Amino acid sequence: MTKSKQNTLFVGTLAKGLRVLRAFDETHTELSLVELASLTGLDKSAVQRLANTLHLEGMLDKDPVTRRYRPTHAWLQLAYAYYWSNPLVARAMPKLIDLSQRLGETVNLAELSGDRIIYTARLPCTRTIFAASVPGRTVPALNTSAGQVILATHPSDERDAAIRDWHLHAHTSRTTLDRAEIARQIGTVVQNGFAITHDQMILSEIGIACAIRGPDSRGRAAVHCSVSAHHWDEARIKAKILPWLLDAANAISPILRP
Amino acid sequence: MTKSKQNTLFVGTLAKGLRVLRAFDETHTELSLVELASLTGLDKSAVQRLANTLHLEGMLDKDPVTRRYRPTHAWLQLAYAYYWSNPLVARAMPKLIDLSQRLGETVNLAELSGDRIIYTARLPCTRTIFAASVPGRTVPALNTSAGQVILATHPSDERDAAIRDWHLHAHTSRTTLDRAEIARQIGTVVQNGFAITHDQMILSEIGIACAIRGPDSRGRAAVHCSVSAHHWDEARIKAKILPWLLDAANAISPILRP
DNA sequence: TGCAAGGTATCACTATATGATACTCGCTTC
DNA sequence: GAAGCGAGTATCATATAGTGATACCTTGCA
Repeated sequence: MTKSKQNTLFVGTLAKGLRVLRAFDETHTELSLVELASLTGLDKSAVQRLANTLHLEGMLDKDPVTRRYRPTHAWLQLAYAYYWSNPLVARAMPKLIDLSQRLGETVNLAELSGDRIIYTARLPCTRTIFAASVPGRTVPALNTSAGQVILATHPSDERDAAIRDWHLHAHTSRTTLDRAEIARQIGTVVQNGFAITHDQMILSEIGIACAIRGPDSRGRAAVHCSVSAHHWDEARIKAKILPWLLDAANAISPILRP
Repeated sequence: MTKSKQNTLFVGTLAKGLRVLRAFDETHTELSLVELASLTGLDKSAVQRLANTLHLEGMLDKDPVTRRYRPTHAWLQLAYAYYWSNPLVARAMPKLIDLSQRLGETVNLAELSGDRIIYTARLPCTRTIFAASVPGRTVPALNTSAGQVILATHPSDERDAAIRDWHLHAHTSRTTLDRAEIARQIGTVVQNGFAITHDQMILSEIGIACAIRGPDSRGRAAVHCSVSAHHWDEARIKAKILPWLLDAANAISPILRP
Protein backbone atom coordinates (compact mmCIF):
# COMPACT_ATOMS: atom_id res chain seq x y z
CA MET A 1 0.00 0.00 0.00
CA THR A 2 2.66 2.50 1.04
CA LYS A 3 4.64 1.56 -2.05
CA SER A 4 3.43 -0.63 -4.86
CA LYS A 5 4.60 -4.16 -4.07
CA GLN A 6 6.53 -5.77 -6.90
CA ASN A 7 4.29 -8.73 -7.59
CA THR A 8 2.88 -11.92 -6.27
CA LEU A 9 6.31 -13.40 -5.56
CA PHE A 10 6.92 -10.86 -2.86
CA VAL A 11 5.62 -11.25 0.66
CA GLY A 12 5.28 -7.75 2.03
CA THR A 13 4.58 -8.88 5.56
CA LEU A 14 7.89 -10.69 5.79
CA ALA A 15 9.74 -7.68 4.44
CA LYS A 16 8.12 -5.55 7.14
CA GLY A 17 9.17 -8.01 9.79
CA LEU A 18 12.74 -7.73 8.59
CA ARG A 19 12.49 -3.94 8.81
CA VAL A 20 11.74 -4.41 12.49
CA LEU A 21 14.79 -6.63 13.00
CA ARG A 22 17.04 -4.24 11.15
CA ALA A 23 15.92 -1.27 13.17
CA PHE A 24 18.37 -2.44 15.82
CA ASP A 25 21.98 -1.29 15.44
CA GLU A 26 24.83 0.13 17.49
CA THR A 27 22.85 3.22 18.41
CA HIS A 28 19.53 1.44 18.88
CA THR A 29 20.16 -1.38 21.28
CA GLU A 30 16.69 -1.57 22.71
CA LEU A 31 13.54 -0.07 21.29
CA SER A 32 10.01 0.62 22.38
CA LEU A 33 6.97 0.10 20.23
CA VAL A 34 6.69 3.70 19.12
CA GLU A 35 10.41 3.97 18.48
CA LEU A 36 10.19 0.91 16.28
CA ALA A 37 7.22 2.41 14.51
CA SER A 38 9.03 5.62 13.74
CA LEU A 39 12.29 3.93 12.74
CA THR A 40 10.64 1.47 10.40
CA GLY A 41 7.99 3.84 9.08
CA LEU A 42 5.34 1.26 9.84
CA ASP A 43 2.24 2.10 11.75
CA LYS A 44 1.79 1.33 15.37
CA SER A 45 -0.60 -1.57 14.94
CA ALA A 46 1.61 -3.31 12.43
CA VAL A 47 4.67 -2.98 14.63
CA GLN A 48 2.69 -4.25 17.57
CA ARG A 49 1.81 -7.43 15.70
CA LEU A 50 5.21 -7.86 14.12
CA ALA A 51 7.18 -7.27 17.31
CA ASN A 52 4.87 -9.55 19.24
CA THR A 53 5.35 -12.28 16.67
CA LEU A 54 9.12 -11.89 16.78
CA HIS A 55 8.91 -12.06 20.54
CA LEU A 56 6.88 -15.27 20.50
CA GLU A 57 9.29 -16.73 17.97
CA GLY A 58 12.26 -16.00 20.21
CA MET A 59 13.79 -13.29 18.06
CA LEU A 60 13.10 -10.41 20.44
CA ASP A 61 13.27 -10.23 24.20
CA LYS A 62 10.76 -8.00 25.91
CA ASP A 63 11.62 -6.32 29.15
CA PRO A 64 8.62 -7.06 31.36
CA VAL A 65 8.80 -3.69 33.09
CA THR A 66 9.91 -1.22 30.45
CA ARG A 67 8.17 -3.10 27.64
CA ARG A 68 11.15 -2.47 25.39
CA TYR A 69 12.39 -4.99 22.87
CA ARG A 70 15.96 -6.18 22.34
CA PRO A 71 17.70 -8.78 20.21
CA THR A 72 18.00 -12.33 21.55
CA HIS A 73 20.70 -14.96 21.41
CA ALA A 74 18.97 -16.24 18.29
CA TRP A 75 20.65 -13.44 16.36
CA LEU A 76 24.00 -14.96 17.16
CA GLN A 77 22.82 -18.39 16.17
CA LEU A 78 22.03 -17.01 12.76
CA ALA A 79 25.57 -15.71 12.61
CA TYR A 80 26.80 -19.17 13.51
CA ALA A 81 24.86 -20.65 10.60
CA TYR A 82 26.31 -17.96 8.40
CA TYR A 83 29.84 -18.90 9.36
CA TRP A 84 29.34 -22.46 8.23
CA SER A 85 28.00 -21.27 4.93
CA ASN A 86 31.04 -19.09 4.24
CA PRO A 87 33.91 -21.38 3.24
CA LEU A 88 36.40 -18.53 3.32
CA VAL A 89 36.14 -18.13 7.07
CA ALA A 90 36.92 -21.77 7.73
CA ARG A 91 39.92 -21.66 5.47
CA ALA A 92 41.17 -18.36 6.83
CA MET A 93 40.72 -18.92 10.53
CA PRO A 94 43.82 -20.98 11.30
CA LYS A 95 46.05 -18.61 9.35
CA LEU A 96 44.53 -15.63 11.06
CA ILE A 97 45.13 -17.13 14.47
CA ASP A 98 48.75 -17.82 13.60
CA LEU A 99 49.17 -14.33 12.32
CA SER A 100 47.57 -12.79 15.35
CA GLN A 101 49.84 -14.68 17.72
CA ARG A 102 52.90 -13.90 15.68
CA LEU A 103 52.18 -10.19 15.44
CA GLY A 104 50.45 -9.63 18.74
CA GLU A 105 48.22 -7.13 16.99
CA THR A 106 44.58 -7.02 15.92
CA VAL A 107 43.94 -9.13 12.84
CA ASN A 108 40.76 -9.24 10.76
CA LEU A 109 39.21 -11.02 7.83
CA ALA A 110 37.48 -8.38 5.71
CA GLU A 111 35.11 -9.09 2.85
CA LEU A 112 33.61 -6.85 0.25
CA SER A 113 29.84 -6.49 0.52
CA GLY A 114 28.45 -4.06 -2.02
CA ASP A 115 30.36 -0.82 -1.52
CA ARG A 116 31.25 -1.65 2.05
CA ILE A 117 33.72 -3.81 3.88
CA ILE A 118 32.37 -6.24 6.43
CA TYR A 119 34.66 -7.70 9.05
CA THR A 120 33.74 -11.35 9.18
CA ALA A 121 36.36 -12.64 11.60
CA ARG A 122 38.19 -10.63 14.20
CA LEU A 123 41.06 -11.45 16.51
CA PRO A 124 41.33 -8.51 18.86
CA CYS A 125 44.31 -7.62 21.01
CA THR A 126 44.57 -5.70 24.24
CA ARG A 127 44.22 -2.23 22.78
CA THR A 128 41.29 -3.03 20.50
CA ILE A 129 38.15 -0.94 20.97
CA PHE A 130 34.84 -2.70 21.30
CA ALA A 131 33.49 -1.87 17.85
CA ALA A 132 36.58 -3.49 16.36
CA SER A 133 36.47 -6.57 18.52
CA VAL A 134 33.15 -8.02 17.42
CA PRO A 135 32.41 -9.30 13.93
CA GLY A 136 29.77 -7.97 11.57
CA ARG A 137 30.77 -4.33 11.50
CA THR A 138 30.58 -2.70 8.09
CA VAL A 139 32.33 0.45 6.92
CA PRO A 140 32.62 2.16 3.52
CA ALA A 141 35.13 0.22 1.44
CA LEU A 142 36.85 3.27 -0.03
CA ASN A 143 37.82 4.49 3.41
CA THR A 144 39.61 1.35 4.47
CA SER A 145 42.87 -0.34 3.59
CA ALA A 146 40.98 -3.61 3.07
CA GLY A 147 38.58 -2.01 0.61
CA GLN A 148 41.39 -0.33 -1.28
CA VAL A 149 43.48 -3.46 -1.61
CA ILE A 150 40.50 -5.44 -2.85
CA LEU A 151 39.50 -2.75 -5.30
CA ALA A 152 43.05 -2.63 -6.60
CA THR A 153 42.62 -6.16 -7.94
CA HIS A 154 39.57 -5.22 -10.01
CA PRO A 155 39.67 -4.18 -13.68
CA SER A 156 40.42 -0.49 -13.99
CA ASP A 157 37.00 0.47 -15.36
CA GLU A 158 35.21 -1.07 -12.40
CA ARG A 159 37.74 0.52 -10.12
CA ASP A 160 37.14 3.96 -11.55
CA ALA A 161 33.38 3.51 -11.30
CA ALA A 162 33.70 2.49 -7.67
CA ILE A 163 35.93 5.42 -6.82
CA ARG A 164 33.42 7.72 -8.45
CA ASP A 165 30.21 6.25 -7.03
CA TRP A 166 30.76 4.41 -3.80
CA HIS A 167 29.70 5.90 -0.56
CA LEU A 168 32.13 7.61 1.81
CA HIS A 169 31.77 8.42 5.45
CA ALA A 170 33.92 10.57 7.72
CA HIS A 171 34.42 8.48 10.83
CA THR A 172 37.17 10.83 11.99
CA SER A 173 38.20 14.40 11.28
CA ARG A 174 40.96 13.06 9.06
CA THR A 175 39.01 10.56 7.00
CA THR A 176 39.86 11.02 3.33
CA LEU A 177 36.77 12.24 1.50
CA ASP A 178 38.55 13.53 -1.60
CA ARG A 179 37.92 10.99 -4.35
CA ALA A 180 40.88 12.15 -6.42
CA GLU A 181 43.12 11.49 -3.45
CA ILE A 182 41.55 8.07 -2.96
CA ALA A 183 42.12 7.30 -6.63
CA ARG A 184 45.77 8.23 -6.22
CA GLN A 185 46.10 6.03 -3.12
CA ILE A 186 44.53 3.06 -4.88
CA GLY A 187 46.90 3.65 -7.78
CA THR A 188 49.86 3.08 -5.50
CA VAL A 189 48.13 0.08 -3.95
CA VAL A 190 47.96 -1.46 -7.42
CA GLN A 191 51.72 -1.06 -7.67
CA ASN A 192 52.54 -2.29 -4.18
CA GLY A 193 50.11 -5.11 -3.67
CA PHE A 194 49.23 -3.88 -0.21
CA ALA A 195 47.41 -0.93 1.31
CA ILE A 196 48.19 1.24 4.30
CA THR A 197 45.82 3.89 5.62
CA HIS A 198 46.03 6.35 8.51
CA ASP A 199 43.39 7.77 10.83
CA GLN A 200 40.48 6.58 8.73
CA MET A 201 38.23 4.85 11.24
CA ILE A 202 39.68 6.18 14.46
CA LEU A 203 42.52 8.58 15.06
CA SER A 204 46.08 7.33 15.33
CA GLU A 205 45.10 3.98 13.90
CA ILE A 206 47.02 2.50 11.01
CA GLY A 207 45.35 -0.10 8.82
CA ILE A 208 47.34 -2.54 6.69
CA ALA A 209 45.70 -4.96 4.28
CA CYS A 210 46.58 -7.59 1.68
CA ALA A 211 44.09 -9.07 -0.78
CA ILE A 212 42.80 -12.63 -0.80
CA ARG A 213 42.24 -13.53 -4.43
CA GLY A 214 39.69 -15.88 -5.90
CA PRO A 215 40.43 -18.50 -8.55
CA ASP A 216 39.96 -15.74 -11.15
CA SER A 217 42.63 -13.74 -9.27
CA ARG A 218 40.05 -11.14 -8.41
CA GLY A 219 40.08 -10.02 -4.79
CA ARG A 220 36.91 -10.34 -2.76
CA ALA A 221 38.40 -10.32 0.70
CA ALA A 222 41.46 -9.15 2.57
CA VAL A 223 43.56 -9.91 5.57
CA HIS A 224 43.67 -6.77 7.61
CA CYS A 225 45.76 -5.65 10.53
CA SER A 226 45.17 -2.62 12.69
CA VAL A 227 47.92 -1.05 14.79
CA SER A 228 48.49 2.09 16.78
CA ALA A 229 50.49 4.94 15.28
CA HIS A 230 52.01 5.43 18.71
CA HIS A 231 53.78 2.10 18.50
CA TRP A 232 54.39 1.66 14.81
CA ASP A 233 55.69 3.61 11.83
CA GLU A 234 55.54 2.67 8.17
CA ALA A 235 59.09 1.41 8.01
CA ARG A 236 58.64 -1.03 10.86
CA ILE A 237 55.27 -2.09 9.55
CA LYS A 238 56.79 -2.92 6.20
CA ALA A 239 59.55 -4.89 7.85
CA LYS A 240 57.72 -6.68 10.65
CA ILE A 241 54.09 -6.98 9.60
CA LEU A 242 53.74 -6.90 5.85
CA PRO A 243 55.67 -10.06 4.99
CA TRP A 244 53.53 -12.14 7.32
CA LEU A 245 50.36 -10.47 6.19
CA LEU A 246 51.15 -11.20 2.55
CA ASP A 247 52.01 -14.77 3.40
CA ALA A 248 48.75 -15.27 5.20
CA ALA A 249 46.70 -13.69 2.41
CA ASN A 250 48.39 -15.85 -0.20
CA ALA A 251 47.98 -18.97 1.87
CA ILE A 252 44.26 -18.31 2.15
CA SER A 253 43.78 -17.46 -1.52
CA PRO A 254 42.36 -20.38 -3.52
CA ILE A 255 44.02 -18.97 -6.61
CA LEU A 256 46.07 -21.42 -8.67
CA ARG A 257 49.23 -19.61 -9.64
CA PRO A 258 51.20 -21.23 -12.45
CA MET B 1 -4.31 -23.44 9.01
CA THR B 2 -1.74 -26.16 9.70
CA LYS B 3 -1.96 -25.35 13.40
CA SER B 4 -4.43 -22.99 15.00
CA LYS B 5 -2.74 -19.59 15.12
CA GLN B 6 -2.83 -18.04 18.55
CA ASN B 7 -4.78 -14.90 17.74
CA THR B 8 -4.81 -11.66 15.88
CA LEU B 9 -1.57 -10.48 17.49
CA PHE B 10 0.39 -13.12 15.66
CA VAL B 11 1.57 -12.72 12.09
CA GLY B 12 1.87 -16.22 10.71
CA THR B 13 3.59 -15.15 7.53
CA LEU B 14 6.47 -13.60 9.43
CA ALA B 15 6.84 -16.72 11.55
CA LYS B 16 7.06 -18.80 8.39
CA GLY B 17 9.73 -16.49 7.01
CA LEU B 18 11.76 -17.05 10.15
CA ARG B 19 11.40 -20.79 9.71
CA VAL B 20 13.11 -20.39 6.38
CA LEU B 21 15.99 -18.45 7.92
CA ARG B 22 16.41 -20.95 10.70
CA ALA B 23 16.53 -23.87 8.32
CA PHE B 24 20.18 -23.00 7.80
CA ASP B 25 22.68 -24.42 10.28
CA GLU B 26 26.04 -26.16 10.39
CA THR B 27 24.81 -29.09 8.35
CA HIS B 28 22.64 -27.04 5.99
CA THR B 29 24.86 -24.35 4.57
CA GLU B 30 23.04 -23.91 1.30
CA LEU B 31 19.59 -25.08 0.45
CA SER B 32 17.43 -25.53 -2.61
CA LEU B 33 13.77 -24.70 -2.79
CA VAL B 34 12.57 -28.23 -2.18
CA GLU B 35 15.06 -28.81 0.60
CA LEU B 36 13.79 -25.66 2.28
CA ALA B 37 10.24 -26.85 1.81
CA SER B 38 10.91 -30.20 3.43
CA LEU B 39 13.00 -28.73 6.28
CA THR B 40 10.45 -26.09 7.16
CA GLY B 41 7.39 -28.18 6.52
CA LEU B 42 5.99 -25.41 4.35
CA ASP B 43 4.68 -26.04 0.91
CA LYS B 44 6.66 -25.35 -2.19
CA SER B 45 4.76 -22.25 -3.25
CA ALA B 46 5.06 -20.64 0.13
CA VAL B 47 8.79 -21.28 0.30
CA GLN B 48 9.18 -19.93 -3.19
CA ARG B 49 7.59 -16.64 -2.19
CA LEU B 50 9.30 -16.45 1.17
CA ALA B 51 12.77 -17.28 -0.12
CA ASN B 52 12.34 -14.89 -3.00
CA THR B 53 11.36 -12.14 -0.62
CA LEU B 54 14.33 -12.83 1.61
CA HIS B 55 16.52 -12.75 -1.47
CA LEU B 56 15.17 -9.39 -2.59
CA GLU B 57 15.61 -8.06 0.91
CA GLY B 58 19.24 -9.10 0.98
CA MET B 59 18.88 -11.87 3.52
CA LEU B 60 19.58 -14.75 1.15
CA ASP B 61 22.02 -15.04 -1.71
CA LYS B 62 20.92 -17.11 -4.66
CA ASP B 63 23.45 -18.92 -6.73
CA PRO B 64 22.53 -18.00 -10.29
CA VAL B 65 23.47 -21.40 -11.65
CA THR B 66 22.52 -23.91 -8.95
CA ARG B 67 19.54 -21.81 -7.76
CA ARG B 68 20.44 -22.62 -4.20
CA TYR B 69 20.07 -20.16 -1.35
CA ARG B 70 22.63 -19.26 1.27
CA PRO B 71 22.90 -16.75 4.11
CA THR B 72 24.25 -13.29 3.33
CA HIS B 73 26.50 -10.88 5.19
CA ALA B 74 23.33 -9.37 6.62
CA TRP B 75 23.21 -12.24 9.08
CA LEU B 76 26.47 -11.04 10.55
CA GLN B 77 25.22 -7.49 10.71
CA LEU B 78 22.39 -8.70 12.87
CA ALA B 79 24.96 -10.28 15.14
CA TYR B 80 26.77 -6.96 15.29
CA ALA B 81 23.59 -5.25 16.41
CA TYR B 82 23.13 -7.99 18.98
CA TYR B 83 26.57 -7.37 20.43
CA TRP B 84 25.79 -3.75 21.10
CA SER B 85 22.61 -4.73 22.86
CA ASN B 86 24.38 -7.13 25.18
CA PRO B 87 26.21 -5.09 27.82
CA LEU B 88 27.98 -8.13 29.20
CA VAL B 89 30.03 -8.62 26.08
CA ALA B 90 31.36 -5.08 26.14
CA ARG B 91 32.31 -5.39 29.78
CA ALA B 92 33.86 -8.81 29.37
CA MET B 93 35.83 -8.33 26.18
CA PRO B 94 38.91 -6.55 27.56
CA LYS B 95 39.26 -9.05 30.40
CA LEU B 96 38.86 -11.95 28.03
CA ILE B 97 41.56 -10.58 25.75
CA ASP B 98 43.92 -10.19 28.68
CA LEU B 99 43.17 -13.67 29.85
CA SER B 100 43.64 -15.16 26.42
CA GLN B 101 47.05 -13.53 26.01
CA ARG B 102 48.12 -14.53 29.47
CA LEU B 103 47.10 -18.17 29.10
CA GLY B 104 47.71 -18.66 25.40
CA GLU B 105 44.67 -20.90 25.34
CA THR B 106 41.16 -20.68 23.96
CA VAL B 107 38.93 -18.41 26.05
CA ASN B 108 35.18 -17.99 25.74
CA LEU B 109 32.32 -16.00 27.14
CA ALA B 110 29.42 -18.40 27.66
CA GLU B 111 25.86 -17.41 28.47
CA LEU B 112 22.90 -19.44 29.55
CA SER B 113 20.07 -19.50 27.02
CA GLY B 114 17.21 -21.71 28.10
CA ASP B 115 18.75 -25.10 28.77
CA ARG B 116 21.72 -24.47 26.53
CA ILE B 117 24.96 -22.58 26.66
CA ILE B 118 25.68 -20.12 23.90
CA TYR B 119 29.21 -18.94 23.29
CA THR B 120 28.88 -15.22 22.74
CA ALA B 121 32.52 -14.23 22.48
CA ARG B 122 35.41 -16.46 21.49
CA LEU B 123 39.14 -15.98 21.46
CA PRO B 124 40.56 -18.99 19.68
CA CYS B 125 44.13 -20.20 19.80
CA THR B 126 46.15 -22.23 17.35
CA ARG B 127 44.69 -25.60 18.16
CA THR B 128 41.06 -24.48 18.20
CA ILE B 129 38.71 -26.31 15.85
CA PHE B 130 36.45 -24.29 13.60
CA ALA B 131 33.21 -24.89 15.46
CA ALA B 132 34.85 -23.51 18.59
CA SER B 133 36.36 -20.49 16.91
CA VAL B 134 33.20 -18.71 15.79
CA PRO B 135 30.59 -17.28 18.12
CA GLY B 136 26.95 -18.31 18.30
CA ARG B 137 27.37 -22.02 18.87
CA THR B 138 24.99 -23.54 21.38
CA VAL B 139 25.36 -26.79 23.29
CA PRO B 140 23.36 -28.43 26.10
CA ALA B 141 24.22 -26.66 29.34
CA LEU B 142 24.41 -29.80 31.47
CA ASN B 143 27.18 -31.19 29.29
CA THR B 144 29.52 -28.24 29.65
CA SER B 145 31.66 -26.82 32.40
CA ALA B 146 30.14 -23.39 31.75
CA GLY B 147 26.62 -24.71 32.17
CA GLN B 148 27.52 -26.57 35.34
CA VAL B 149 29.21 -23.64 36.98
CA ILE B 150 26.28 -21.36 36.19
CA LEU B 151 23.76 -23.88 37.43
CA ALA B 152 25.73 -24.26 40.63
CA THR B 153 24.85 -20.67 41.53
CA HIS B 154 21.12 -21.31 41.24
CA PRO B 155 18.87 -22.23 44.19
CA SER B 156 18.95 -25.97 44.76
CA ASP B 157 15.35 -26.59 43.72
CA GLU B 158 15.89 -24.99 40.33
CA ARG B 159 19.16 -26.85 40.04
CA ASP B 160 17.50 -30.19 40.69
CA ALA B 161 14.74 -29.45 38.21
CA ALA B 162 17.32 -28.55 35.58
CA ILE B 163 19.35 -31.68 36.18
CA ARG B 164 16.18 -33.70 35.86
CA ASP B 165 14.64 -32.00 32.81
CA TRP B 166 17.22 -30.30 30.67
CA HIS B 167 18.24 -31.78 27.41
CA LEU B 168 21.47 -33.76 26.98
CA HIS B 169 23.36 -34.64 23.86
CA ALA B 170 26.25 -37.03 23.32
CA HIS B 171 28.74 -35.08 21.25
CA THR B 172 31.40 -37.70 21.94
CA SER B 173 31.48 -41.31 23.02
CA ARG B 174 32.39 -40.16 26.50
CA THR B 175 29.82 -37.44 27.02
CA THR B 176 28.17 -37.86 30.40
CA LEU B 177 24.53 -38.80 29.94
CA ASP B 178 23.91 -40.12 33.44
CA ARG B 179 21.93 -37.46 35.28
CA ALA B 180 22.90 -38.80 38.70
CA GLU B 181 26.53 -38.43 37.76
CA ILE B 182 25.89 -34.90 36.51
CA ALA B 183 24.16 -34.08 39.79
CA ARG B 184 27.21 -35.33 41.66
CA GLN B 185 29.53 -33.26 39.50
CA ILE B 186 27.49 -30.12 40.00
CA GLY B 187 27.52 -30.83 43.73
CA THR B 188 31.28 -30.57 43.79
CA VAL B 189 31.12 -27.48 41.58
CA VAL B 190 28.98 -25.83 44.24
CA GLN B 191 31.76 -26.55 46.76
CA ASN B 192 34.66 -25.50 44.57
CA GLY B 193 33.30 -22.50 42.73
CA PHE B 194 34.62 -23.74 39.42
CA ALA B 195 33.87 -26.56 37.01
CA ILE B 196 36.14 -28.89 35.08
CA THR B 197 34.86 -31.35 32.50
CA HIS B 198 36.59 -33.91 30.29
CA ASP B 199 35.84 -35.16 26.77
CA GLN B 200 32.36 -33.66 26.68
CA MET B 201 32.29 -31.80 23.38
CA ILE B 202 35.29 -33.35 21.68
CA LEU B 203 37.68 -36.01 22.88
CA SER B 204 40.77 -35.08 24.90
CA GLU B 205 39.38 -31.63 25.52
CA ILE B 206 39.24 -30.24 29.03
CA GLY B 207 36.81 -27.43 29.81
CA ILE B 208 37.25 -25.11 32.79
CA ALA B 209 34.70 -22.48 33.74
CA CYS B 210 34.01 -19.86 36.41
CA ALA B 211 30.68 -18.10 36.86
CA ILE B 212 29.96 -14.46 36.20
CA ARG B 213 27.38 -13.41 38.75
CA GLY B 214 24.67 -10.78 38.42
CA PRO B 215 23.83 -8.17 41.06
CA ASP B 216 21.64 -10.81 42.74
CA SER B 217 24.71 -13.09 42.83
CA ARG B 218 23.00 -15.47 40.47
CA GLY B 219 25.16 -16.68 37.60
CA ARG B 220 23.93 -16.15 34.06
CA ALA B 221 27.23 -16.40 32.25
CA ALA B 222 30.68 -17.88 32.62
CA VAL B 223 34.24 -17.40 31.57
CA HIS B 224 35.32 -20.59 29.93
CA CYS B 225 38.66 -21.98 28.88
CA SER B 226 39.26 -25.00 26.72
CA VAL B 227 42.57 -26.87 26.72
CA SER B 228 43.98 -30.10 25.40
CA ALA B 229 44.39 -33.09 27.71
CA HIS B 230 47.66 -33.79 25.93
CA HIS B 231 49.19 -30.61 27.28
CA TRP B 232 47.44 -30.14 30.59
CA ASP B 233 46.47 -32.11 33.68
CA GLU B 234 44.18 -31.04 36.49
CA ALA B 235 46.96 -30.08 38.85
CA ARG B 236 48.58 -27.71 36.40
CA ILE B 237 45.21 -26.33 35.39
CA LYS B 238 44.42 -25.53 38.99
CA ALA B 239 47.77 -23.84 39.44
CA LYS B 240 48.19 -22.00 36.17
CA ILE B 241 44.73 -21.35 34.78
CA LEU B 242 42.15 -21.31 37.52
CA PRO B 243 43.40 -18.30 39.47
CA TRP B 244 43.34 -16.10 36.39
CA LEU B 245 39.99 -17.45 35.27
CA LEU B 246 38.45 -16.70 38.66
CA ASP B 247 39.94 -13.23 38.64
CA ALA B 248 38.53 -12.51 35.21
CA ALA B 249 35.09 -13.81 36.11
CA ASN B 250 34.98 -11.75 39.26
CA ALA B 251 36.20 -8.66 37.48
CA ILE B 252 33.40 -8.99 34.95
CA SER B 253 30.69 -9.69 37.52
CA PRO B 254 28.58 -6.62 38.31
CA ILE B 255 27.90 -8.05 41.74
CA LEU B 256 28.49 -5.73 44.69
CA ARG B 257 30.29 -7.74 47.32
CA PRO B 258 30.36 -6.22 50.79
C1' DT C 1 14.54 -39.25 -26.99
C1' DG C 2 12.01 -39.36 -23.05
C1' DC C 3 11.42 -39.09 -18.17
C1' DA C 4 11.89 -37.13 -13.72
C1' DA C 5 12.97 -33.57 -10.56
C1' DG C 6 13.49 -28.99 -9.55
C1' DG C 7 12.57 -24.25 -10.47
C1' DT C 8 9.21 -20.67 -12.25
C1' DA C 9 4.90 -18.46 -13.28
C1' DT C 10 -0.24 -17.75 -12.94
C1' DC C 11 -4.63 -17.29 -10.84
C1' DA C 12 -9.14 -17.47 -8.34
C1' DC C 13 -10.25 -17.67 -3.52
C1' DT C 14 -10.67 -16.56 1.04
C1' DA C 15 -7.98 -16.72 5.02
C1' DT C 16 -5.19 -13.21 6.95
C1' DA C 17 -3.09 -9.03 7.83
C1' DT C 18 -4.76 -4.36 8.18
C1' DG C 19 -5.16 0.10 10.70
C1' DA C 20 -8.76 2.84 12.89
C1' DT C 21 -10.61 3.00 17.25
C1' DA C 22 -11.11 2.56 21.96
C1' DC C 23 -9.44 1.01 26.49
C1' DT C 24 -5.92 0.92 30.29
C1' DC C 25 -2.18 2.17 32.86
C1' DG C 26 1.62 5.37 34.65
C1' DC C 27 3.58 9.59 34.36
C1' DT C 28 3.74 14.67 34.66
C1' DT C 29 1.75 19.13 35.30
C1' DC C 30 -1.14 22.53 37.18
C1' DG D 1 -5.86 15.19 42.89
C1' DA D 2 -7.86 16.15 38.54
C1' DA D 3 -6.70 16.66 33.98
C1' DG D 4 -3.81 15.60 30.25
C1' DC D 5 -0.45 13.06 27.92
C1' DG D 6 2.15 9.26 26.05
C1' DA D 7 2.73 4.51 25.61
C1' DG D 8 1.19 -0.17 25.53
C1' DT D 9 -2.82 -3.27 24.74
C1' DA D 10 -7.02 -5.16 22.81
C1' DT D 11 -10.91 -5.53 19.36
C1' DC D 12 -13.11 -5.69 14.93
C1' DA D 13 -15.11 -5.07 10.18
C1' DT D 14 -12.97 -4.91 5.76
C1' DA D 15 -10.51 -6.02 1.60
C1' DT D 16 -5.96 -6.66 0.64
C1' DA D 17 -2.40 -9.70 0.42
C1' DG D 18 -0.85 -14.39 0.95
C1' DT D 19 -2.39 -19.05 -0.40
C1' DG D 20 -1.58 -23.45 -2.71
C1' DA D 21 -3.16 -26.01 -6.74
C1' DT D 22 -1.90 -26.25 -11.27
C1' DA D 23 0.64 -25.87 -15.32
C1' DC D 24 4.79 -24.56 -17.65
C1' DC D 25 10.00 -24.49 -18.26
C1' DT D 26 14.57 -26.08 -17.86
C1' DT D 27 18.14 -29.24 -16.79
C1' DG D 28 20.28 -33.55 -16.14
C1' DC D 29 20.20 -38.34 -16.61
C1' DA D 30 19.20 -42.88 -18.68
